[in-house]
Amino acid sequence: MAEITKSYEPRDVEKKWYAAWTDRRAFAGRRGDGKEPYAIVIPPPNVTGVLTMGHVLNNALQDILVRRARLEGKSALWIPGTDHAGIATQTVVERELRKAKVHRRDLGRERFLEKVWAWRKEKGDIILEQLRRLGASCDWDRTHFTMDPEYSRAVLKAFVELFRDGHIYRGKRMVNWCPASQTALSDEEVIMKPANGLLYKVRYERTDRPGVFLEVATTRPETIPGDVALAVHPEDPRYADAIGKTVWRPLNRAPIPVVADAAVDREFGSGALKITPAHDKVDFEVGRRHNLPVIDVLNADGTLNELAGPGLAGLDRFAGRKKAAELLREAGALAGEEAYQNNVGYSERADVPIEPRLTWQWWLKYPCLDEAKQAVEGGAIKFYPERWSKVYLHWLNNIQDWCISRQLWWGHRIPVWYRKGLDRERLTEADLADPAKVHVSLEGPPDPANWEQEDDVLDTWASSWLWPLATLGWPEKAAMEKADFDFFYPTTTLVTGPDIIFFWVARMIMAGLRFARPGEPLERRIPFRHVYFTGIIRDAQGRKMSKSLGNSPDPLDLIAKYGADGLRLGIVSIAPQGQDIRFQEDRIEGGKNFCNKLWNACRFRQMSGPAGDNSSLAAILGRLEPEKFDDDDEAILAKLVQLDSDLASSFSRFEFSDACQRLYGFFWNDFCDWYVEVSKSKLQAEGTRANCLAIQDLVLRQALLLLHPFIPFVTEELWQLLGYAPGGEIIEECRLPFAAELRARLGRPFKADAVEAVLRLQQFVSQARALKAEHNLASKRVRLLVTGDEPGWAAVQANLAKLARLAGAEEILRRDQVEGAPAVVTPLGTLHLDLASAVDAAAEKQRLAKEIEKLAHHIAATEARLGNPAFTGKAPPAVIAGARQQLAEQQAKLAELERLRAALK
RNA sequence: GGACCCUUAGCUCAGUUGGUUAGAGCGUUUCCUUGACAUGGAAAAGGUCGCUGGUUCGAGUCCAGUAGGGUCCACCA
Repeated sequence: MAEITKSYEPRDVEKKWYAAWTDRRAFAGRRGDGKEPYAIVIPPPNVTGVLTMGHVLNNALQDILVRRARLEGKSALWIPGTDHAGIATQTVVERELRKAKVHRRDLGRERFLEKVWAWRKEKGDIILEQLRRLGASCDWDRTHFTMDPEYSRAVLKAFVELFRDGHIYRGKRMVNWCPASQTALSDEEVIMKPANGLLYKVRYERTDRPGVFLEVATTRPETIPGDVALAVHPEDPRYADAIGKTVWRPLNRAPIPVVADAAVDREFGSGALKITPAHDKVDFEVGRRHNLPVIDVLNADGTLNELAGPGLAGLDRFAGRKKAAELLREAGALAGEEAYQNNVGYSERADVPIEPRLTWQWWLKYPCLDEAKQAVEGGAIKFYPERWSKVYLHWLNNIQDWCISRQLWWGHRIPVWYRKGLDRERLTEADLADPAKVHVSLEGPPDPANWEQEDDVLDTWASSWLWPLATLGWPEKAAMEKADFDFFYPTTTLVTGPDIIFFWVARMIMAGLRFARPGEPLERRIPFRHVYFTGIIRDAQGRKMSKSLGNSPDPLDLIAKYGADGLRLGIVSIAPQGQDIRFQEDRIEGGKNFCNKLWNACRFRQMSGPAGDNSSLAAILGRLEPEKFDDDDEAILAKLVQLDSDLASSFSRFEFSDACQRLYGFFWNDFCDWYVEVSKSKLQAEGTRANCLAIQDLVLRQALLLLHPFIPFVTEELWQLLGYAPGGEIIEECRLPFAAELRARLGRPFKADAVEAVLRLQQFVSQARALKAEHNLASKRVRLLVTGDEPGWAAVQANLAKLARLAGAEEILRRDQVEGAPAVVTPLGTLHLDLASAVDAAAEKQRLAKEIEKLAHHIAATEARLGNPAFTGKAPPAVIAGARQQLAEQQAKLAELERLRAALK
């Protein structure tokens, strides 16, 4: 067995074990006989993305869950993969091409796609490599990509089925248009941002009454050439006489009607509204109600077209805005302008203001809406934290049809073919339903020469919403069998961010309900049972991490500095449930330090002698000598069993940071700070040595198992170095449960008050140290004198060697009485420093007085409580008894402190 | 406008169904290389739990209101 070095060096260990794990195919998810399935699908990162801190948190948590499931003996499967990320990827490639002064249209669709595939080959899947560095135990043989042929088939199959259901239709409607990417966007891809602009007051002159004006406020004067009417509220007396009349449109001068519409807010501005149906959603509706024409003055790229008129045509919309204001001013139509803040919709990806634009698009009426609500309301799918279900339900209750077509090339091309010669701008519903004119299928028309395929591709989310289905082989029967769809679906847990509840989570639920196991109960069709929402990682100032701010550390740098385990433990330990996370590097350092602590505790064990072949669970249990257990032995095992069940409870509630804290506290405080220290005495005595080593082995072995999901590399290394795998197994081939076997081995319950007894010993030691520190003797070996009752002294005597060692005493002696020495009152008696002569009596008196005062204060409070008949009358007996006991203890301690003070000269 | 979350030690956060003297990590101060670990050990200082009421024998915890911070949804030109 190799010797454990002085400190843990992660680099080589991580490399070695990741290779070993994959060589053994340790992460392969297989149907296990009689085993419970446990499946997670990774939220697929963008194929050309790189690892961020958000990924680290998210994937560390998934890995923890999957590894724990394996240790629990489940058939665990974690499916990895990447998303083609339509707009994001296409934009990146286009930007690259632009460097060479090439536009995608210069290349044409096919050659452009070749470029994207080349890019994907070059830059793709880096993130999957990075996940391996983190230790992610994905089943890599099952890696999927949303543009793979099989996956694409699933996407198109879903489209065709939904089309045949009547859930998909083509319609000319107002969409969110991104002038930068030049595609439609779904509502979810639009982000409202406050913008500082100007509110222009524009005068429209009555055609029938020259010199009389209607004033309108607008933030977008460049759209005035697209005005087709003014609208006022039907009951607004100020404008009653204008309704039905016409006014002059001040740019591209033409008469336009004044209409009455209840959509107008009388309170806002002048109470009159300009109607520009081509460039505003509300206006479009108004226009429709009044049969008004639509004048679109913008090009797809956001520049003004010839309909905007000379002077504006050709300008970008923002330049056009300024120019329009100028033109209005020259024409005397500008009554004023003021600074104004309003909300403007921005394209999530391109970060430019979107334009409402009237275009032909493909829309999806969401399937299985009611069931999607019911799944979460009824608890078939549980959200953690639960409150996100409210957000989810609110969205479902206000849902709008989903614009699923994108005017991009990188994506799944919509499986619709139009008969050649058909005017797509004028297709009616009847045409769409006519297979002679429009063909919809996976295979395409049998006579392709007569047809033209739809140019648009599908929204990326219209492929990733099938992720849990398609990664398990849907819809092909053979593929589903191969992937064990039947065994692993529904998956167990989804770990993701709340920012994609609408984009992804809700849509996956609907897709699952619609496509999985038709006809079967809801519980069998949902894609997952638990959804754990992580917090969003922010920097120390609370800002979102972003490339442009440069406040996002590179996880790989952190791995280099602190090890993958340190990074994982650090980040998970600060991830409270449902709260955003402020990233602090010192927590990562803490993770690393813990790994080193673990390393050294194991090193200490190794230095105490090899366990040899006696290191399996059964062998260790066999080496225990329960008849020799003292309170420390009992207590550490009782705490280990408690930890085990506490962790199970933390896991069941997805309280990861809580689990970290329990592991940390047990291992560092209970085991290292106390048990290992008392071991140093036990190991010296032949009578206690073997049992102590067995207990250390049991604790270390179990601690490694419990810690392994969090810090897989260092635990695997130590597992091997300490020889806990006599058959050469890797740690995940071993099993977590131990408590039942331990109980069976003991054949009796743990000693009831052992934990309390140890607490008293700890207080004795701690107070002795404090007393020494108080008198500047912390590093000196001193003689301690104990006065007090017999049971206390018996406990001291029974643990004499340990206590002397931990308190730093050369000896601890019983005395009937000690006069004038500095002292503290401990649960095991009053402890005196044997130093009477050297002590400053006045200072010591002052110290005691302070302590007495504090205690007296508490006694008064307790007495008051017990003296209150309302309390004694109404509080539960246990609480009253507790208070009485407390009072008695406090009073006894007070008396002792008073005595000590009086004894000082 | 609607919904949700947060406010506890210098900092970041725990505090389960109300019940002893409110905890942890980091930071700070002092001391210590004692047979694993200075990536360590010991001790200490530090909080009237945002504010105001209420319920209760008892409130950090429950209720109402209020201030500040944040997130999401909707959006008036």
